[in-house]
Amino acid sequence: MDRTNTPCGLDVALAVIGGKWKPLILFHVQSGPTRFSEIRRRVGGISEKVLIQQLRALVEMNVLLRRDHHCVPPVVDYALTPFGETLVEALAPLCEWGTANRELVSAMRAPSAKERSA
Amino acid sequence: MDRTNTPCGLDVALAVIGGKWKPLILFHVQSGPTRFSEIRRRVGGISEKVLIQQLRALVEMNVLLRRDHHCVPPVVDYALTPFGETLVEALAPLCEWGTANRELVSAMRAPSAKERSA
DNA sequence: GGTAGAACCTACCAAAAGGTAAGGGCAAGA
DNA sequence: TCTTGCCCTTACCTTTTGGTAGGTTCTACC
Repeated sequence: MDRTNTPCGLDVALAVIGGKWKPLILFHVQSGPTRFSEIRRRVGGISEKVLIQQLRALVEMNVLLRRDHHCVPPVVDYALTPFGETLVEALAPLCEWGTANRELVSAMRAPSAKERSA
Repeated sequence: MDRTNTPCGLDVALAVIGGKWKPLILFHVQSGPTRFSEIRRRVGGISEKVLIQQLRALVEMNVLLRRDHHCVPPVVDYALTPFGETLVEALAPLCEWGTANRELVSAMRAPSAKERSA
């Protein structure tokens, strides 16, 4: 499924930030280097397995940098790369759009509550 | 899986444009009202079933407007709603980012080609 | 000694998304 | 009459994704 070969750049971006948790991870990491367990706590509701998967993918894409402090017990943190920062910048308007339209969208996605009771 | 209840607006946006084909559909429809069969041809590689699914979802979200010309054989076209237009505007930077970084990203996603031949 | 917490990994499972193949009603064209 | 194109629908299957439950290595704390 190569999504990097179309006329629309959105597919490229989606290939990078697609997935249930990646945008959220980026959101919580943009404030600075963040430890694994801290990300887990901030994101909330994500399993360790999935968090690691997403983190690894982001690192592979050169969006995040993984820093292992080689000590025991382990200390690892993740930070945006310069490339990752260009991505979160490009993401900003969409993020604002989402924030501005959250209620609208969630209302459209769950009209069933009223409909069912009617 | 309600993704409209997080502090990050990206989740809202992803709830709307998530899916393999939605961004591409939006891309091909933004030039004006487009017929079903025309979208299918432009997008290329999508099955009718899936195209309809995505189109329906987009219509439900009020991003697209479906216009049925009630004639036989059927004529139907899809156009951006004003709401949909605000979305594609918010999407533009990300689209540019993707276009600018397509090669970079696809190189990262498929480094195996060179590695295998080496 | 037992437990907790750090940052993972491994199997196994379930749900969602996507894809294939077929059909359907109708009209225009061969 | 037969086919083609239009805009879908349905049933079924595969792939992808996400989730659960366990384990690991090590230290620090009670």
